[in-house]
Amino acid sequence: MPINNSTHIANYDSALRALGDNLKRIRRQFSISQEQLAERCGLHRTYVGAVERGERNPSLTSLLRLSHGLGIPLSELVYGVDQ
Amino acid sequence: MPINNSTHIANYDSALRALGDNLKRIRRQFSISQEQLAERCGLHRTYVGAVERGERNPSLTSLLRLSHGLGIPLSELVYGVDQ
DNA sequence: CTGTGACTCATAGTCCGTT
DNA sequence: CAACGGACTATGAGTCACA
Repeated sequence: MPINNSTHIANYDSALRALGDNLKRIRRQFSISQEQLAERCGLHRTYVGAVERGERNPSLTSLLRLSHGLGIPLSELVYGVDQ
Repeated sequence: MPINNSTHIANYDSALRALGDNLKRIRRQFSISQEQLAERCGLHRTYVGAVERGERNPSLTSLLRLSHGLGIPLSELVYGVDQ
């Protein structure tokens, strides 16, 4: 991986887990299935599931697909709050 | 229940260009070089340059590295404004 | 200091399934 | 409906020499 200048480089796994938790929570608020969400986003069912489990590190375009598919801002997906 | 349909599932290239423009503008406001920014983020110089040119589609972790390196929220990088 | 093309390697993302 | 697996292709990560 990258060069690492010791400072604040750390917790990106937890960011991925947070993303997954937020995604799952918000999706459930809309009462839709992973499959329905995937269809709305133009992504695959199994991929959305993996993101919710924090197992994937989505690209910007995938993040935007998800936020558009849910009609929410990116910050709500990533940080859990609408900043 | 929100929205969606293929109408707004399109222009992700423009989102990548917007990201690059925002990144370059913000970096210049800090008066630092691509090289210095890259070092702060733990990324490679040429990679940061390619993102600024809209040639890369960074993952969430790369986006977080950049936003942390600059000390700004993700939304400012992606949308150009602190939402 | 930055842009570019090319490259390797890892993983994003899809698709077929079963539990 | 969701988790998970295996196999696969496309693309991102990360680097370099050089312009």
